[in-house]
Amino acid sequence: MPIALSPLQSLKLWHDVHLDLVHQGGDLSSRQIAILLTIYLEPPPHTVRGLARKLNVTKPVVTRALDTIGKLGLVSRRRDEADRRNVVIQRTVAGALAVERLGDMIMARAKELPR
Amino acid sequence: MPIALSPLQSLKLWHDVHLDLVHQGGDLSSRQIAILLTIYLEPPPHTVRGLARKLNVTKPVVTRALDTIGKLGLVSRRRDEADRRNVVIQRTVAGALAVERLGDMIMARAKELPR
DNA sequence: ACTGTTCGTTTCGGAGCCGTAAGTATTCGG
DNA sequence: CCGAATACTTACGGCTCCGAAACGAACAGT
Repeated sequence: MPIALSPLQSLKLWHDVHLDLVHQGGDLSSRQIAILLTIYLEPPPHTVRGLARKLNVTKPVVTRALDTIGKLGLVSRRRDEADRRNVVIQRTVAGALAVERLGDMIMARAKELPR
Repeated sequence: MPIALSPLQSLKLWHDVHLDLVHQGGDLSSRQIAILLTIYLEPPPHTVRGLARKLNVTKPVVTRALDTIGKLGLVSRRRDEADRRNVVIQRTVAGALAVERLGDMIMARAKELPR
C-alpha cells in the first residue's frame, strides 16, 4: 500500500520540520537542499551539468551552491581524470551524517502527526 | 497507528518536493515557509511578536518576511483596533490556495514513494 | 594542428535577507 | 498626566545569492 498522508497532515509535517530547521539555524536554500539530497540519494557519479539539468537551473547556480555546501564540508569536488573537463561531486562523512540527521528529524515529526 | 515513514522515505519525500519547488520557481526561505504555514495551520489571531516567539527569531525578521509574502498577496496585515499597537496578520484567498497546492504536492509525492 | 565544442568557473551589477540599533506610535501605571 | 513599557517598523552595514555573459582548460573531429 502507498504512503497515506492527507493534505493537512502533509502541511503539518512540512510546517513542523521547517520549524525545527529554523530553530536549529544553519539555513540552506531550496536549491541547495535539492542539490544536496540529489547527491546523497541518487547513484553517482554527479557532475555540475547533470545537477543543473536535473534541477533545471544554470550551471553557475550549481557551482555556487557547491561552493557553499562544500565550505560546510557536506560535499567535496574532484577532477575526473578520465575527462579532465568534468568535476565529480563526492559525498563526505559530515554530509552523510547531516543528511541522516535530517531524515531522522522528518521521520520523528511524521510519527507525531495526528491521524 | 502513527504515520509510518522510514528515514530513507522521509529523505526521498523531502528531495522530491524540493525538486518540485525549485522547478516551479518562486522560492521562499525556510523562515518564510515556517511563518506562512504557522499562519494557515494554527488558530488565529497571529501577531508579529507571537510569530517571532514561536520561531525564536527577532521581530524585524517577521516584519520583513511579512513584507515579502504580503507583496506576493499570500497574507495581509491589519491594525488591531482594540490595541492599536498590535498588528493582526490575516489569511488571504491567494494564500489559502497556495498553501493548499503545497499540501497537494506533498501528498502526491508521498503517494509515489517506494515502500 | 587547427577549429569548434563542451565543461566548469569567474565576473559584473543588482536584489534580498540578516542582525543590531534606533525610531514611531500606543498603552499602562502611579 | 507623564515616564516607562510594549508593539511594530525603519535604517544601516554586511553577507549571500541571482542571471547573463565572458573566460580558460580540455577534448573531438578532420
